[in-house]
Amino acid sequence: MSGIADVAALAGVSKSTASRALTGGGYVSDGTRQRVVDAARVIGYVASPNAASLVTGRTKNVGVIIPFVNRWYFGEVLEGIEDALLAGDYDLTLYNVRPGTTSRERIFDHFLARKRFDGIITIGIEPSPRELERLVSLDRPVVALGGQVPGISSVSIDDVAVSRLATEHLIGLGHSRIVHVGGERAEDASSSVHGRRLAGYVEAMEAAGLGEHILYVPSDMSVPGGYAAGVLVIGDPRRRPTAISAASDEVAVGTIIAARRTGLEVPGDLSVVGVDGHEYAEMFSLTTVEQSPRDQGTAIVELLLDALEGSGTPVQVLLHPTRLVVRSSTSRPRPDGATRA
Amino acid sequence: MSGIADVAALAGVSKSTASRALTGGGYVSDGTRQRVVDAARVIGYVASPNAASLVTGRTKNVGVIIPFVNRWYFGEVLEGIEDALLAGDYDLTLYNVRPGTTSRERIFDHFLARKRFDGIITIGIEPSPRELERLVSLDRPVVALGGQVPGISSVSIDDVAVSRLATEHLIGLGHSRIVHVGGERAEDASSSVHGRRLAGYVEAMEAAGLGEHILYVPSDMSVPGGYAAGVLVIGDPRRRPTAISAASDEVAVGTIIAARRTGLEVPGDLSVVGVDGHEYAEMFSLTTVEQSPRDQGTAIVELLLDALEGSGTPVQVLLHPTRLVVRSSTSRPRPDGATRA
DNA sequence: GTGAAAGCGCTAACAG
DNA sequence: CTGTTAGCGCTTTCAC
Repeated sequence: MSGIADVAALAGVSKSTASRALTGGGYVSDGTRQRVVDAARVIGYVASPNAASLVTGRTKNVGVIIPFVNRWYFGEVLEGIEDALLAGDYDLTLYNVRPGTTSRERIFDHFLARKRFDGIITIGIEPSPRELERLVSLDRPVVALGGQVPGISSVSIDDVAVSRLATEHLIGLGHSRIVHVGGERAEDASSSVHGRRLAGYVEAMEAAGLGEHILYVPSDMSVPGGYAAGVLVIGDPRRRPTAISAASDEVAVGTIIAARRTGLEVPGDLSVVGVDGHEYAEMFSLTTVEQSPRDQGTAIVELLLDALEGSGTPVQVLLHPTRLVVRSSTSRPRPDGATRA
Repeated sequence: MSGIADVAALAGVSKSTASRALTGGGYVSDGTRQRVVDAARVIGYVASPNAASLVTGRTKNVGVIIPFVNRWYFGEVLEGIEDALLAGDYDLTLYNVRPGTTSRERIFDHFLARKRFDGIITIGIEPSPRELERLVSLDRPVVALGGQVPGISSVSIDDVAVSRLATEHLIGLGHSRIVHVGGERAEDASSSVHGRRLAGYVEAMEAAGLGEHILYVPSDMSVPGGYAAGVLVIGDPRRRPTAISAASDEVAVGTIIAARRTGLEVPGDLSVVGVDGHEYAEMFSLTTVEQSPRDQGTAIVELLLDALEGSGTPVQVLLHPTRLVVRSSTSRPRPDGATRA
């Protein structure tokens, strides 16, 4: 329960000098500073951030708005962000706006309005106009990871390019009957990850003159989702492809599990490529486009801290690098063109 | 930027009356209260929690100390906790003390000392004596989920019983060559989840007179971990079992993937049972002991809010219910007693 | 039932 | 370089 007054008393200086010595504000002689710092350490003093922020207006805290915690990409990003924030001496307040929950509205209207943070990081959030207005009204820097918003700095990957690359890899191996698993109706194309990755697949197919083979099956961005879609795709022999371009690694893994369970060989009967760089990718020898979410977490924090502490930086839109990692879940299609099972 | 003074002015009362009307403190006439509440809504007033906590000492914020975000059990628990806290009008500050990170010490020594919270929830943390001392010195209620600490209220499952139950299920089917995947050396028995689940397996084996068959293979509590261990167990024909009792569903899933990849049938050649109630369990038809982590999150929040708001409750140690869910990943051992592959 | 005044723990002017 | 003074936005005695 020791306050700065105790530190000051022990060091034999005034509260303000103690404050300056500890926060590094104005001029303090080296000797005095040392005595104050020592005194603080002796009684284990840690400033109350509440009191401090009341006067400075800064909280040393960042709000993170995230739709899921328990999906690989999001969990990974969150851990990356937490690490980077700790390094910058910031606390992290979590706002979990799981879709389909009534709490989303409450978070935007009530919890965010408390302004417990110096800035906000949104992850994979496509805010509605009303939500965007709320965000802006907070009068704090906002940065976005994945899903850019006009006027807001962001880090994201080129979802279209990533999926195009994945599909091109399969085309390059000689596949033509390639199904995309994960897409949604094309109208949403640019507004969702699903849609953009579908668009990349379509682009690659059309560019290769395979437009007639375009086919996509919707799926949740999860292993069970990919499994269900995989069962569908594989179950129908008439449209069973020789390759699958999945919207994410989780989806890809799900389809591989479904395929192997059906007795198909992966690769051989079926080649699968995913997107993400998921921790399961290696176990499944999954060919994938890595996007290193943890690094993205670090990058987005950097952007926010820049806005918070740096000299007025303009809006930045960063494209995070990705790379195709080829593993043995993809191969040339079988010469006879027929599946084994 | 509107403060309570603006609300008071608009309602035609003093700041103190406005405060009472909004926080429900002392006596306010119904008419006045209504006018104040209306005024607050009109200008979109939300009290600054910083200023409020400076005087009340309460922050309406809870700290959550968690080792992982991106493991299924932990992610699920975290989402459950977040939901429950929001319902109670609390914010959640995340402290991610990933093992093997240098930040763990920093969190205990520095970040927690800021006391930005009214209470703390630890998840699967076995605090060292020094850490425990830190925790206690915060002078705030602490509750623990999984891994009880003397003097601290907790919610947990009976890890020993759970694993015993899983193993007994296999024994009941007629298996005797049952390997446990996930355990650690027995000396740690009671101090870690790994150890306790190993102990449950051992208990069941010994009780059934199968002591000579006791065998365990260490593994990370993850799918890749279970996969690696599975490869090991299956690869050695001499000690290849007819059944596996896994320390968790992630481990179980990993071993199933390894087994199927090797050409073994699950069930048939191999029966596998896990623990957790993982979202993949259904996809793999995995027999498992469900422990519903999300509900545990709700339960632990309830315990903390009790300590925070309720009438001085004594230390409570709650055992969360679990149940065996039998699915078709387990069956009687093959009559001939030999594996197919 | 309501208002005036004090003060939570800290930092930021402003003198000296 | 250091101490004194004021005040961040709110809740809470304490009079009225």
